[in-house]
Amino acid sequence: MDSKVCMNQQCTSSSSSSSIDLKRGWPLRSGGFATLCHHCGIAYEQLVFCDKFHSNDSGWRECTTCGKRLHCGCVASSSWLELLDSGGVNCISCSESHGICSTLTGEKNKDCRVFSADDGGGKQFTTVGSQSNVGITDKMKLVQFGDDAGSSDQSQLFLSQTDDRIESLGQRKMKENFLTSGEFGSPFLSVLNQTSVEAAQNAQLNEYKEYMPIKDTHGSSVQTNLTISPPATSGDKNFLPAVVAEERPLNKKSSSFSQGSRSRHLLPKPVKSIMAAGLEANVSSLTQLRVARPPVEGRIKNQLLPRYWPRITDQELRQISGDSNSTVVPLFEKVLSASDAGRIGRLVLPKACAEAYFPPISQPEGLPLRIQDVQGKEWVFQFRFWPNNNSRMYVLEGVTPCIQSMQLQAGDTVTFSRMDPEGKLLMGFRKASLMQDNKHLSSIPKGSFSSEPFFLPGADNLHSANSQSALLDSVKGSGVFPLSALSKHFSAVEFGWHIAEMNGEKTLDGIFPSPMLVPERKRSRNIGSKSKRLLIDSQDAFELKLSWEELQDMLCPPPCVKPSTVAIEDHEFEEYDQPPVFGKKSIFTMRQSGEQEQWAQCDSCLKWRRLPVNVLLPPKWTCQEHTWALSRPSCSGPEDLSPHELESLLKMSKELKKQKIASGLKSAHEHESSDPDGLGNSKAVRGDTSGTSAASIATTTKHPRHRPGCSCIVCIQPPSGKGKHKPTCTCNVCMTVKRRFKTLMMRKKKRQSEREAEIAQRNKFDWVSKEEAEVESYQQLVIPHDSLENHKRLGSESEFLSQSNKQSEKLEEIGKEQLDLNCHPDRENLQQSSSRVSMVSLLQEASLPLQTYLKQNGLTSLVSDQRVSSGSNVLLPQVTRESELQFDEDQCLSHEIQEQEVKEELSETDQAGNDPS
DNA sequence: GTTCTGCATGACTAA
DNA sequence: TAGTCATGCAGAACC
Repeated sequence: MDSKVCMNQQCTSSSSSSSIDLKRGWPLRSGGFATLCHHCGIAYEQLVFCDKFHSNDSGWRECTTCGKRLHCGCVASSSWLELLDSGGVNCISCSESHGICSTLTGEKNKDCRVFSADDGGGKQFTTVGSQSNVGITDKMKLVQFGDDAGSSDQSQLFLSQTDDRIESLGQRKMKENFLTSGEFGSPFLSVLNQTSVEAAQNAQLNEYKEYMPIKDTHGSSVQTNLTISPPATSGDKNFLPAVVAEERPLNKKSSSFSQGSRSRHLLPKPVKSIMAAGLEANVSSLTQLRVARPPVEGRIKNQLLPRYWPRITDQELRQISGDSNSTVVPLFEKVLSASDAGRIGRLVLPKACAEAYFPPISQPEGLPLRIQDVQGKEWVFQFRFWPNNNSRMYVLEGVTPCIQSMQLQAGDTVTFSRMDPEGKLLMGFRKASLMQDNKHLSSIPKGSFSSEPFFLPGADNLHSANSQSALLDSVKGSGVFPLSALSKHFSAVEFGWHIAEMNGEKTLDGIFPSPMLVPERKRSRNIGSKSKRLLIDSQDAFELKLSWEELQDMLCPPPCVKPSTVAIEDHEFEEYDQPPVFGKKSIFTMRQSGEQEQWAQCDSCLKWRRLPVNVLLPPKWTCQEHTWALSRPSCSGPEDLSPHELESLLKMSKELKKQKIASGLKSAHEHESSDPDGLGNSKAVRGDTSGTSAASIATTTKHPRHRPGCSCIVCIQPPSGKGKHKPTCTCNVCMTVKRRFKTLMMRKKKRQSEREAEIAQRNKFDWVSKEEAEVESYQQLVIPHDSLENHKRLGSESEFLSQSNKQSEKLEEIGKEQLDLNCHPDRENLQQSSSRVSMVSLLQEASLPLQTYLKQNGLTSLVSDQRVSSGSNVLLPQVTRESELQFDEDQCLSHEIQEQEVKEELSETDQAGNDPS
């Protein structure tokens, strides 16, 4: 906590005059930021957004009964407080003495309470607390603040809660929610004022028309106040919040306290709630309110975090259940994380939810779980867990098909419900909204937000205008109304905002498409909010990629800098002394006459202007900077292109871009095989428009336009740049270039050596060919058949092997029979290792005199053999891969005997074969 | 080489 | 500070 001075001048905290711990602050409507000390902060919790009570002393008053001084109806301990509907306050001790609010003393299931107060500044608020039938003691208050001037648009609807756990819960809620409210700031308030609040009022109030309005007894100017209370009907798991409408006298001071009046607000167990007189009925809108429904089962009432509370409208519930007699019980929901929506197919389940609503599992393997989706399709997931520390981590496995079927992405929400009494599990989903951050919210005009769509079969109008303005989350079952429901409901992530005036695909910021028009487009993410983890889905990544490609289009070489060309391996690199700069994207066209043109769009009026080809535009460019035209057009002037021309221009641009991407991909693909390092891509991306028609768009023939995949020094240079690159420079760019160059040179050397090897082999082939046959026949005696096959697979060797194929085959059979009996136990390994011999070593070996080679390899018997046969036409081979095998001479002794026989046979065969020639 | 699987780690949050 | 959960990672399995 900060250590500042509480801005509440009359803070009753003993330390208020000095540095004290401050609670969170809140934005003031008038601007600025208010903070209260921990002491007063509790009061603040109960009067969230009351922007007056801390700005003057009018919020101070005395307890009607005992005269205890209270600040704005709230004092250090909220349990002191009772806000009287007549406009005053009571400290809690007095309230208790009246025996009204038994809930504050810990009794349960007996009461509800209605608080109302006038802060003296003309603001009124009325609260109703209620006890849920499931034993949750949280109270809720719907607080509406009026205004002295009676301006209804200043009214606000707020929700807070009081209960005997207010200290802990309230603080927690405040933490959770006020961050959001703080993020929203004043614009949030103003947005709420007229739109959501009023609509929500209407919606809520009209839903509960059966409740009788509480009439003002003072007869003065009245203002409608809302009271919302959680229905407490036992067993009704899907009830909706009760709303109490009151007409309260304005400008009533605390003197008008009326204890008796409180009794009027004691709600009966509300099957339904009260409707305000004079308010228009609009039941349907209420049913579309996104309801945050706390756990319906007491066993996890204090375990399930609000973020998992299902937010589902009554209408959705009805549609799920259809006409059947089944009751749909929303269980929980979860916003899909990146890993949930990823290809792994594992959906991490909140532990509390899994243990509460899914069958108990004792083994990590878990059990299959049948869950029906919104289309009625039944999926079977494996519900299991992993031990995690001393806990468990529950997952649903095999969700990928389902996720894909629903086209869900990270950030979207899946909801789990149960259909009673069958107990069937249902799975729904809700798409995340459009907006990404609160920046957008702050600029949203009134009445311009909508709720996120919930995808259910037959849910045809869940995105109605009424629901757009729906504010109130309501309470189900337990009666815990989370403050979070308010703030979260308006969080960018969960609320689909769009500009009402959006025209076509033009959206809030001109970039993002409307979710209404392109529902599958941009999804909001938790970027920079709760988690530092960046949730980014494939769509985002795709757009990011596109952006990068577009960015490449915008990369221009630095102006006034001439590149120096560096040639590496037939590839020319343009090296700039300066990093690339960002220029405005433009389109190049070529007329029939061959004249090139450049077109750019004014950032101000969005009109297209013709420019000289060689002009490099700044990132932001307007018509006023169109200094090249004789008649300098202004933004008010007509566009240089007719709509038809513009359309064809953009069309051609798009096509060209596609072609370029395709060619880039193709080029990249080609270079993967021939130029894995990507060098030379610049050729393919250098704006080659030769394939396009004469009238098509042409990129400049100069290099300035770097296309995707361009690997020139400009494009691989980071935007920040490093200035000049000296030979000793070790920056990433230079190191990359050096590395590429090194790789390239190594590749070249390798190719060269391979070529030389081939040539050398060809040269040797003539005089070796005959000997090869003998070698092969010899090898057949000493190596297994499969090794020969491997040998055959080797390219160059197979060529001359085919020359002696017949002999080989013949000897192969001989060899097979003999090899089985005499092979070396480790021969296979030896042969395998021998197969890794390089061509270079082969050539080296080949250059050795045969006798030396044989000696080196322990083939002494063959040395003598060679001597013996030297008089004949038969020459022993000088080199083979297999001859590199290092045999143990003793072990090969028997082979040598056999070899001798075979060679004699071979020489005979060979002589016979050579005779005709 | 890719996908699957089980677990570990660390960020985040509630208490 | 402990619990939860998103995600990374290594080894296994599979193609």
